[in-house]
Amino acid sequence: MSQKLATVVNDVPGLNFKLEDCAMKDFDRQSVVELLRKFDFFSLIKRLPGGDDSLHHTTTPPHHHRKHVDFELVETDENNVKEFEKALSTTNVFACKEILSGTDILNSDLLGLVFVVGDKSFYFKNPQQFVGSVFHQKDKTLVGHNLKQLVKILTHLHTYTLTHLFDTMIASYLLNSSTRAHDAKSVILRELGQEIHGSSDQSSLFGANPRQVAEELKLILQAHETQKKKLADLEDFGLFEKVEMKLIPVLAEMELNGVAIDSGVLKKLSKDVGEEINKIDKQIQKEAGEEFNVASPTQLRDILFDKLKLPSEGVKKGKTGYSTADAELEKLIDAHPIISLIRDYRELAKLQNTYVDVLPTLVNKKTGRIHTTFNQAVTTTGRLSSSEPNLQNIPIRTDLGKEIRNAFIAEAGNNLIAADYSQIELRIVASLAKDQTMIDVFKRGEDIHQATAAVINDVPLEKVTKEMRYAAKAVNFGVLYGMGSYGLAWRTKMPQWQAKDFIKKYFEKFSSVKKYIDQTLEFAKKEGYVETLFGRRRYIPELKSDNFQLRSAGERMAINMPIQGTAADLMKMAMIAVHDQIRNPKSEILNHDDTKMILQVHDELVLEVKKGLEKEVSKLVKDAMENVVKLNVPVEAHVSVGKRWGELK
DNA sequence: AGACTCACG
DNA sequence: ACGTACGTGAGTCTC
Repeated sequence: MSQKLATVVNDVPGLNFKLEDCAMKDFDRQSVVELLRKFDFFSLIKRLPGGDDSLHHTTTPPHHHRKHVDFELVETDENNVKEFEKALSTTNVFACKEILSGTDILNSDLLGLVFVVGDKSFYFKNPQQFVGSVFHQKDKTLVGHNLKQLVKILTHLHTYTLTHLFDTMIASYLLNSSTRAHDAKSVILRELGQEIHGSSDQSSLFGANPRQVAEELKLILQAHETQKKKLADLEDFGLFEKVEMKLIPVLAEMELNGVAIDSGVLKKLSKDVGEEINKIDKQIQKEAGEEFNVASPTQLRDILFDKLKLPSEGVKKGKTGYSTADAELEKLIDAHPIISLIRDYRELAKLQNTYVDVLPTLVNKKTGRIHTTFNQAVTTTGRLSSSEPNLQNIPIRTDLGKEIRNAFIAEAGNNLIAADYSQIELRIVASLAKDQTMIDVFKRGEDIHQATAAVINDVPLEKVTKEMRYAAKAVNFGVLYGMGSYGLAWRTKMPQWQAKDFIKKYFEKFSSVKKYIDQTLEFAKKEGYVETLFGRRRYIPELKSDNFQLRSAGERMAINMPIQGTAADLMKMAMIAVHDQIRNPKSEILNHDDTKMILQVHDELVLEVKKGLEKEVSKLVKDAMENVVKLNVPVEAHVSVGKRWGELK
């Protein structure tokens, strides 16, 4: 039976089994109900086996099914405010879009707001003074495309949105995460079949024409109606409403909060690293016997394989020729002293160009901090991504990397708190697969890789060697990624027969994991999609490909997505829970502005807190992360406190 | 614009 | 018979 746990909260129509037949029986139903109730998943609770319909008491707003209607754009004056309020009082859905003086929210002014209410459009210039109450109506739904921008503006003005949110960009993403076309134009075309002109993906256009914004917003309001039906048909409205929409204000605040940087550390680092790079570069030219650009893969390839005639056997080939990627250079490490120099050069140049020299230039003049964007409609699995700058790939693995991470600091009088999930994806595998052997390992609190090695090799924990643990770790990762024996062999450099043997033994011992993977694939091929424990879907058309490579890739995606995606769901719910408690503290000592969530790196949350609050906040965050969802295994989060990000572990 | 490489989970 | 694991964003070179 595939997708067992997924069906706990997501009854999939068309499957050849009923909820009651599922492994749900032996799952702790009560805890699921509690979890759902905590998140107000009323629409999901009723769908549990034996669910109680009386819990379901959401109200369905009336449909506004409109043909194209001419609209009037009304500008701000006293009479029109009255007319606006009157229009608003007759409906529980309205749309809004901001018009800013620039694209960077922190450095621009709010020029105006465009509203669409029913058939009417309104444009208010300089609306700062009066609009607050509009967004405080708890019985209304605010519709918009990329609402985080508007929420940020409002938050900045200390106007918090208390309305329900319906973001058509994120609805589009939830309906099909496999495409990246979630801009307003694409959504309107997809939902309404209507072509609109002009670039509409910009959230805030300098000097945007309010009339044009209103036209688009009207279509967005229509698109939300069709999306709403689709989400309901997908039985995915809980995920949308209770997770994604609730996350918007959380991300908005995180982006506004930003993170402090010790630019002095980076400036010093830049000088030292720059000198080192020059030194290594000179040595490389000397070894090569001629001058060339080490940063050019083409030139480097010619030097290595034509001029120096290094053995190219077994070196991966790309479209343009032999690869010079690090894994390939590693094979040549003993062939020539230039290889090691190139690898050193690469490491330093990468970190210098991507982080050391860039981060100080990104410090916002007004806040003195770095502000990223957390993208909520990008990844195919449900994870967030971070860009401009990407703060989810700050170095940590090398010494220089740790020094860079140490440039991320808490402001004077504050400390950082980092909380990270321990082995969350493997715990999710154990839980989804209901693999008792793996569940027991986690229940006993053992080192999962060591314990896996012990199980595979049939030896006690203390007899597990380094090599055994390393191999077991590789196989554990392989499970998450849908490995084959070729992939595992390549990764671990073990002979293929041995990799095959390892996998065979692994699946003999963790037979429910094997069963789970097979069932997931079976389901995916039949239905064309996979889903997380909470019903987040990913369609995978590659599964039907005639091309072996494409199809195999599809199968690996199908195995990985429910795991990575469920972890993403968990983290999002934890963030909402943490945010809620920070904003509505039960404890007296927690003050609104003294605790800030600032970063999320997939399985890690970073907060900045006023000194003295570390203990309280640590506990709060750890509790939220560990208890937001009850799995079949314990969920563990580790918390640490310090002045610098690089110090936390 | 696309290829390549590499930073992170 | 096939091929070098999943998910991202960004800098650089080349055309």
